[in-house]
Amino acid sequence: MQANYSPKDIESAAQQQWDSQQAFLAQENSEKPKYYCLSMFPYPSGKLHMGHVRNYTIGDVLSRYHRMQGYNVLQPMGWDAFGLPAENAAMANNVPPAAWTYSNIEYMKQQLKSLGLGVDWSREVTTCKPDYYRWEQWLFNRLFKKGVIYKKTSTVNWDPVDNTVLANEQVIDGRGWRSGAQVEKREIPMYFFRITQYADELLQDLDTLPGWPEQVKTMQANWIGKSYGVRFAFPYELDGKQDKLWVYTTRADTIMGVTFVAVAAEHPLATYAAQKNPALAAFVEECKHGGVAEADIATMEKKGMPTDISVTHPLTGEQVPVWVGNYVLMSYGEGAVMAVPAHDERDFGFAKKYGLPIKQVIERSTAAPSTDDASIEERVFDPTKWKIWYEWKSNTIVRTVNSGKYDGLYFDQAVDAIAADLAAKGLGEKKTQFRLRDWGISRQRYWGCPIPIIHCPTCGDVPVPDEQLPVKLPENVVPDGAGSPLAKMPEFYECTCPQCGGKARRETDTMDTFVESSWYYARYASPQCDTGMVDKAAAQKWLPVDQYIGGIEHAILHLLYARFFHKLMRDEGLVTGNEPFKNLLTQGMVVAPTFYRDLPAGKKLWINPAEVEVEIDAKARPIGAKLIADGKPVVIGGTEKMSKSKNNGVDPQAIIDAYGADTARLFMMFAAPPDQQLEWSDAGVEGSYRFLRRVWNLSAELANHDLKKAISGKLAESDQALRREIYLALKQANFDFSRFQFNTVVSATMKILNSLEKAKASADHAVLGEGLSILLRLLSPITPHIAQTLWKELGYGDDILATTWPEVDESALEQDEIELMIQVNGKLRGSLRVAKDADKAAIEQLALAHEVVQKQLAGAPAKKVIVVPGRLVNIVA
RNA sequence: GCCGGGAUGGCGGAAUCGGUAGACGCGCUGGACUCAAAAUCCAGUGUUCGAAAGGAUGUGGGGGUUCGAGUCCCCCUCCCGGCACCA
Repeated sequence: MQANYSPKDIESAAQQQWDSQQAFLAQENSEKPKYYCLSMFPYPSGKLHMGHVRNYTIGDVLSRYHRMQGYNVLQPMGWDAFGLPAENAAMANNVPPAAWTYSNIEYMKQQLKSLGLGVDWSREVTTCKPDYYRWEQWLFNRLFKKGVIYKKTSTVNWDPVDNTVLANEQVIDGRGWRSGAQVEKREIPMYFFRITQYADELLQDLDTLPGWPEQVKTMQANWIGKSYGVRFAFPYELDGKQDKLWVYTTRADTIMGVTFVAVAAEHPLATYAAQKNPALAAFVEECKHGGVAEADIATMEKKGMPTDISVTHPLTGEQVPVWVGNYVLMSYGEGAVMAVPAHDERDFGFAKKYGLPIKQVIERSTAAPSTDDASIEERVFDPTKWKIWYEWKSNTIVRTVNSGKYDGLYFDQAVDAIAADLAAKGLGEKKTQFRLRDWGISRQRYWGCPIPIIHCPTCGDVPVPDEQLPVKLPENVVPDGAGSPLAKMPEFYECTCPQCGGKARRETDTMDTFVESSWYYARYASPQCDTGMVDKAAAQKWLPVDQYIGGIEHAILHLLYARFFHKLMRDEGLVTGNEPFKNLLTQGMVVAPTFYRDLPAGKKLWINPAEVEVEIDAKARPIGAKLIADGKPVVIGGTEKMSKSKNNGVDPQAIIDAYGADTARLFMMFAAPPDQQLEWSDAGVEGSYRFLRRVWNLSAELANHDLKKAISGKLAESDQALRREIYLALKQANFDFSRFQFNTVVSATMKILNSLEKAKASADHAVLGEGLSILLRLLSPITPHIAQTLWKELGYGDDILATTWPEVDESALEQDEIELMIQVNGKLRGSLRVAKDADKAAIEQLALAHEVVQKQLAGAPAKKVIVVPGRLVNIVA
């Protein structure tokens, strides 16, 4: 074999071997259990970034590991190919989004292949191709006819200069990113998926997903936000007409404390009041400025203005003033909220600011309810959610006060009594409500899947008949940033009505790109199927996805939409089962240090870490940094997610070219556990490369010996010790593989190599050979090229993927004596060697007799002795 | 603002059920090899007092439970992800 480790040679050779064997084609007819391992598909932005490398390495490690465990593995790959960046690139370079996207795919596919991923490329899916989105349009029509998709108006960011709708990302400090114009809210008609119809199921089925991280399930549950409350009305009279102002509250026990009502700027009452009040009209106008992103609305200054309208409190009959508040959103709930300044932080701030009355109606209960009270749980408030006058404690129990006939009631009693009275008056009822809103999917953009609807002046919105699908998106178009180009293309939108044959107009909006990524996992089961969205038998075979891997940033939207789509497809009879992803692994971000120099006007020049040299003191603490090119200092910024804007990205291709894919993969797996943030380190990459070189060198040294010889006879003590070290590490590695903690798997392989190197001159070759075979198999999912090459070179076999996973030889782990730690008062004072089966009394006696203990006790008797078998003895002096 | 997560040596991280804090790697220091350097190998490396033996101290901050807390409970600070049109 070659004396030196040469990743370029061995990696291309191994990849050619896998290609020629078609090693990673998933088997449609196999006795083995299936394992569908899916990584979130990439958006073809140009070239791979480190986040991709991390994601796909994790997926490949799991795929190869399961393959060696005897599974029939499906690991597919594809392209989430519609999206906004293609339109931006098109405008910048005057290239159609399609051409840009396809050339990116071609390049990135080569990059993925050079990583040595065990992907079944025969199942590649590209969402911008008609053979894919055709089925999305087909499903759209079925759901439209069913009423699961409907049309209503919704609020968007409007750029009044470019005359275009802006994505939230394109709104910077309330202004359009290209025009710089102040953004306005605008109501436009859109198509919606009725996801709220599935809210309860989406919530409840989270309990059927033990393989999902708790934090993701919690986030989804909170996002869906089921609440139990009361919907009730404030009656009022306007121009002699009786009407009701409806609101919803989860704190009906505080209704007696309402001192005003706030409505959204777009609320009919606000519109009415503004007609006669120019100041209010100006305020309503002002509320329309700014974007629609919730984070902006929630953090902006709370402002309001009174109307001259007042409504009647449904229980007290008192008059309550109506205010317009910029923080009340028309699209949430009723577009109006009751305000209880005494018991709500936001209302409190608002009341203080505008001098509105504050009326306390609950207080902390002084007498705790008896413990046998069955409903005590419901009366215990979560202090993080309910704040009482800002002075609250954990598990505060509150009772109503100052509330007339409702005085002295606990939360649930007060809600019951108040809801009953409201119901009796026809002014309210108990109601569960969801925070989740219906999913608006219309986008006024070009590079997306066309919505298959035809607008007919006589027949209304008519779905495009199935036989006319797909509605193809013209591909040779360059958008100009001023609205959708499709709306300017008569050859696209001019059509005839499928129902009456009259002149009609085709819908020019496209779908949210989240729609494509909501069902691609199902398409992989039968990617070429041209008779349906999925082939039912194939879907039955491969679904659900056994392991899904992707960034934590997708914890809510993408994962919720995909779960929703699975249920939609189930209800269409396309798939079985209720959930698409059995197990979920959410991967952390790849981050790197940042460096910059200050420029005039508060701007910064970001400098790539590769061009910077960090200076350290004698204890290796960083004390400064300078640009290598000019030797002058640069400022050390924070450690942040790799990005173009901070110029702290490292190109994976450069790493693969310099060290090989195995080194890149090894570093990715070793530097952090998969769900944690990973900090890039050039020195860490060097270390990974060094380790692989040591593996190669040791293999080369031992290559001439018979490493496959069976272990026989009584082993020398040193050989027994070596086997024990190896099997301890294997045991650890197996456990860590099972819990996806790959960094400690790598650490275990390093321990094995260290042990083998130390013992190589004196150890039995059979023991060394056994250890090396374990090492290579443990490494093969992570660094497949070197593992495969050495496996063959050392004569273990032709194909490491076809071997069995190493098992722990428990007999190699046994020892006669074990070491126990001795603590005095919980502090480590010494250690003790005892027989492995020594009983507690014997251990206690030995420990008490130990000189360290004698010294600590200084003649006094021990108060207490705690023996933890196999671990320690703690003596309480 | 709301929801979720995180904080351990100079750095990345380990510690599986409340039981030896710092595995493994990087970096650094010293040594071997070399004309020299690189590479490689060997040794050391939380902080602090000490010549050493040994002691004290130490897991973002404050409090608590326990024989014993990085781990459990309460409060706080800072950082990161998401917030419905980035993907």
